[in-house]
Amino acid sequence: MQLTREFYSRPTLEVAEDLLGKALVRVESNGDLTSGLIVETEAYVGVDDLGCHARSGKTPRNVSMWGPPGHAYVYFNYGMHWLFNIVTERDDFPAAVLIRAIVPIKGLEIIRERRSRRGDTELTNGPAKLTQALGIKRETDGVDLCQIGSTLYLEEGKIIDPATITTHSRVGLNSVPEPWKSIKWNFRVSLQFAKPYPVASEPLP
DNA sequence: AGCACGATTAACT
DNA sequence: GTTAATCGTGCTC
Repeated sequence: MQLTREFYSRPTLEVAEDLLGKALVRVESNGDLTSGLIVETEAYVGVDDLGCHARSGKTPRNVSMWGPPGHAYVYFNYGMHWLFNIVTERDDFPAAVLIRAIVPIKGLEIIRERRSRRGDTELTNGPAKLTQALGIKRETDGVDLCQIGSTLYLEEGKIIDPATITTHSRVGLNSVPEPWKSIKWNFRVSLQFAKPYPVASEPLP
């Protein structure tokens, strides 16, 4: 069943943790269906969070993050990568959850093709890898994830044992001042659960 | 108008 | 472990 607006209309840290184990589903106009189980998320909360894009106020790029919850915030980074976020909290408050890693569920052959037939552990274990795998790009920015028939939405996946969840510093905020640089707003399902795929930035031994 | 850099990835030593 | 790729964005002049 498709997750509703109420799920996203909560404090961002709660949503980020609860998104673990949910299924991200992508339906494209040509009939391609791909999906994956979320295993790593990251919270970005408000203008005071100096790691969050909203620190610069409302701009053309981050305007989706200021909109109502349950919508996509997709942005372009490093000149070549698309990153997918889910807007949380309430209208006019900028906050979102970055999806950093999934485990493929459906459309594995499509995913393998889009990922240039890389090894199965390298398919969707990174924020830009999973958007490439699911065909999430510019046109997905602002999409309503709660709308019936949406090309992008979430649904129930697997029940996650809270004991298997770990928290970490957010990835890639090297020049961000403390405490934002080290605050543990990154959430992961333990490696054991994610087998045979590793979570981002932490390859299997 | 110009510029430094980024919520990354892949290839290479 | 190090680094090139590649360009939109936000900031400074």
